[in-house]
Order: sequence, then structure tokens, then C-alpha cells
Amino acid sequence: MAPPDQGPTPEMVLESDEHLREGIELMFFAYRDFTSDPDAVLAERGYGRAHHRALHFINRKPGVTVAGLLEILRITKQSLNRVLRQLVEDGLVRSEEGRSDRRQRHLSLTEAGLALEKALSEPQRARLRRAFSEAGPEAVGGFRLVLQRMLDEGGREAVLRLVEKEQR
Amino acid sequence: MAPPDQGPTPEMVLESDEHLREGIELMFFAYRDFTSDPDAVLAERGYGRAHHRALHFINRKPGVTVAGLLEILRITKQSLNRVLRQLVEDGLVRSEEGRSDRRQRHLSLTEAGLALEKALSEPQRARLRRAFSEAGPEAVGGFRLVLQRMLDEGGREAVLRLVEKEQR
DNA sequence: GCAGTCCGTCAACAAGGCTGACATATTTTG
DNA sequence: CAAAATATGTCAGCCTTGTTGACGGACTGC
Repeated sequence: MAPPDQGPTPEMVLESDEHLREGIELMFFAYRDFTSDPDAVLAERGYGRAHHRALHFINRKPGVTVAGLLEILRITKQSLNRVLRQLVEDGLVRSEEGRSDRRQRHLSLTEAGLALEKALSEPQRARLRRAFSEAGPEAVGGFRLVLQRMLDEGGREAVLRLVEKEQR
Repeated sequence: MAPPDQGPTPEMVLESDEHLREGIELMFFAYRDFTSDPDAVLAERGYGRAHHRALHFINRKPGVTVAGLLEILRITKQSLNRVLRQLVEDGLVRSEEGRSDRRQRHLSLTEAGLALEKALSEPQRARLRRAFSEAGPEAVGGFRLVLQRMLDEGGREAVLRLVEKEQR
């Protein structure tokens, strides 16, 4: 039933340090491979991962303000502004003055922005699609649950609200 | 039995884009929180994550050569050398001439290096310990399996050999 | 009217990747 | 033995992406 190698717990060692170390290393290697996917596409355009992240979350919450994006990404406005400026200049992101509060800028993707976001996320989706289908639905449930429990308790609610439901 | 919220698959949508996007975002947020743990300790000593990674894998494979470490980390020797030089100067890493091949340098942690490595990895172990115990052993199996399937096919065997068995 | 907020920007800095070029010692090979 | 290959270290410079600090302009809410 279960695919091979569910772990090194022959007699369930509770959470041995060995077991934990394996988790730490798997996170390191899996995340590295996972994030390497979009790099080729990004490199062609002279962008980096910061651009990818901005595109992802603007796509995710169209109309988000700069402050809203800062809260999600948890970087400084100077860092964000640097990539945002490029993306706006290059015509990938639309920045519109708020109607009720004209200090705010509401961000959204242009057609070109949508296209690039798709091109960037597709290899990652393909990787996950394959991994999920090879591991099976039960494993995927466990994967999701463990990642959720790894989140900082402080921001967990907010993150899960963003990840699981909120569309805008 | 299973803790709440195993995922958004009420009637198993195979792998919808929604489902995959949630996986992508969970990886982003979980990895961010996960790697934030050691930063406080590192900052006190003026080190960064690169130092942590070097310490981790030298601890993991005592006697590893510089080339061996490069292969694991997949960075350039210049990048590695920068942190390695500091760690040796600061007395955390021992660098010994190879006996059979004197061009090689075999790396290992000193007492101080072992202590720092432990201080760095402990908060990460604590986070995983808690997440694993909250999620339960089945979920942990799924977590591990999915991460394994997310690895690049090319290096998967080598990574799993390192992560799961090889001690030196 | 004024304090506070939201946004953008300038300047400077650091970590940690990268490339390219080269030096040195050592081992392997022809 | 001479030459090539290997392992390591180092210099110099570049890029991305994070950081602080300071400041100005536009706007809102009281």
C-alpha cells in the first residue's frame, strides 16, 4: 500500500535526534531543488527570486497594497521597492493609486506579468504534481500537516488564512 | 485519529492547481520560519547561514575533504573558502592534511565547533520535534516521502545516501 | 491645522552567491 | 623524469537581496 521508505522508525523511536536530523537535511535539499526550478527562466530576464516572490503574491492577491505585500514577504520596503520598481518599469506590474486612500498603491499583474508568473511557477507545479502523485494522497496530507505545524505559532493563523482560503 | 485539516481534497481533485499552489506557499513559509531559528545565535557571533551549513555537514561527515563539502553544498570553492577560513581561524573547524594524499584537507569540528553546531541546530530540532509530535507519525512519514520525491532525480540517490545512512 | 500614515527614494553597508585568473603543492600519467 | 592533472587557496571584482537611517511629499483623520 504505502510506497517504500516511510522513514527510519523500525520500532518508533519517538523523535530521535537522528530522525530530526534527517528532517532538517531533507528540508535543506528539497527546498534547494524546489527553488532551483524557476532560476533558469529568471536568469534569462535578469531577475532573481525576489522578483518571483513579488509576482507570485501580487498574482495571488490582485490589488494588494505595498504595505500588504510587505506584511506577507516580511522584508523592508526598500528591498521590495527595488524589485517593484523594475517590475513596473518593465510593464509586468500595474501600480494604481488607491481610490479611497490615494496614498496607497494597489498592485496587480499586467498580461505580461501574468505570463511570466505562469512561466515561473509552472516548473514548480510540475515538480510538486509529480512528487504528490508518486507519494500518494495520504503522504500529501502528512506533508501539508507537518509544514503547517512547522510555522511560527505567532503568524500561523495569518499564513494559513492566506494560503488556504483568502483570494483577495 | 488524524489531526484536523489534512488538506483541501474533499473529493480528491487529483492535483488541482489550487492544491499545488498551497504546497508551493507552504514550502515558502515553512522554510522561512524554519531557517529563522538559528539566525539569532549566528548574529551574536557575526556568522551567517553559510557558516551554519558548513558546520552542519562537517559535523555530519567528520574528515570530509574540501571537495567533498563542495559537492554536498554545491557552491563555489571561493564561497566555501570564505566561511571556512573564518571558521578555522576562529578555532571551530580543524583542517588536517591528508595522510595518503597530502593535497587534501580533512575537515572536522573542534570542541568549540561542536558546541556551536549544537546550539545552532537545537532550535531547529525543537521546532521539528514539536511539529512531528503534533502531526503524528503517519504524517511524518508522508512529509518525508513527499520531500524525497521532490528531490532532483539526478542527485536523489546521492542525497538519500547521505541523509539516511552514510555516517562518514 | 497638525500629527500620523503610506509611499517612495537616497545613501551606505553586509552576506553570500558568482566568474575569472592564478599560485602552490602534490599526485598521476605518459 | 617531465608533463599533466588534481586539490586547495587566494585575489579582485561583480550581482542580488537583504539591512539601517534619513528624509520628503502626499494624504487622512482628529
